[in-house]
Amino acid sequence: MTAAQLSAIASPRRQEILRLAWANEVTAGEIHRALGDVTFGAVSLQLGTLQRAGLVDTRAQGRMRYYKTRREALGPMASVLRQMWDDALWRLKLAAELEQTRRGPKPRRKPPRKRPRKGGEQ
Amino acid sequence: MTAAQLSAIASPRRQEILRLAWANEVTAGEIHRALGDVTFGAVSLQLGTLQRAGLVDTRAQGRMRYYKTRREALGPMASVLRQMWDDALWRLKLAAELEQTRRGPKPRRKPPRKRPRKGGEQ
DNA sequence: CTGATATTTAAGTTATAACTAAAATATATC
DNA sequence: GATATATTTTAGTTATAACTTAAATATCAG
Repeated sequence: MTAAQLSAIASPRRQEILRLAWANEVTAGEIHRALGDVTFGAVSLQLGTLQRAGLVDTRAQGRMRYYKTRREALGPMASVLRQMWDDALWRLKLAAELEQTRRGPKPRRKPPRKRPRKGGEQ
Repeated sequence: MTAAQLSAIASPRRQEILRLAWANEVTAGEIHRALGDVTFGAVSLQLGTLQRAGLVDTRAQGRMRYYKTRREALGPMASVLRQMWDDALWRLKLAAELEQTRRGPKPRRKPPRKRPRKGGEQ
């Protein structure tokens, strides 16, 4: 267990992802749809963090990518996480904590200005 | 192990404090002097976080406060942390990571304006 | 090739963690 | 009381994590 792995595991959002990819491999899109309250881009960034920490395996097939939690990389942390999730109060705690620890910008209302890329209409 | 405890443990600075208070109880001042690169105020705030997470015991004696890591609260995390610290590469890794993950404001140069409190010279 | 779908990457926003200096609090000593 | 020391608390700063939208990339189907 490295420092990067420990800090990756500490994030509630990444824990949710690890839990979804715990038993079977799942695609990035499936994770996105299961989470529901976050954009695809955000999910992809978190998956990148987990992969760089060595906590998930990736397998590309066609245009999908399958992710799976590397439980062997978690060592004793695997059962620690499972115990947290198995706790009957876990869902309630999680809900309460998400309410308090919401991160990032609020959803935008105004459509932002066009941001041209790679040789715009200049 | 709760979510708050896991996130408390993930911080390198708080890990350093847990390590200093691992075997014997130490005062806040001793921790401050051992760390060396941080103010007393910052140390005190981190100690408060650790205490609220239930990861340290506190004992007041005179004007000092003694802190001690609650290893029984760490469960399997205790050996995880010890293994990280026992790793021969730990110090090098930590130094390299601190270089990259330095947090908070840079030390100030200009003396800030007087900030009167509780009935200033108005 | 065009268009659709899956995902990553880029650039920008916001909330928050970790810090700072200084004021406040508490205790000990004179 | 006054002064010194140990610690906590407050208010403000900065760096960063987690998000956003949109562009880019890649693959598939026609």
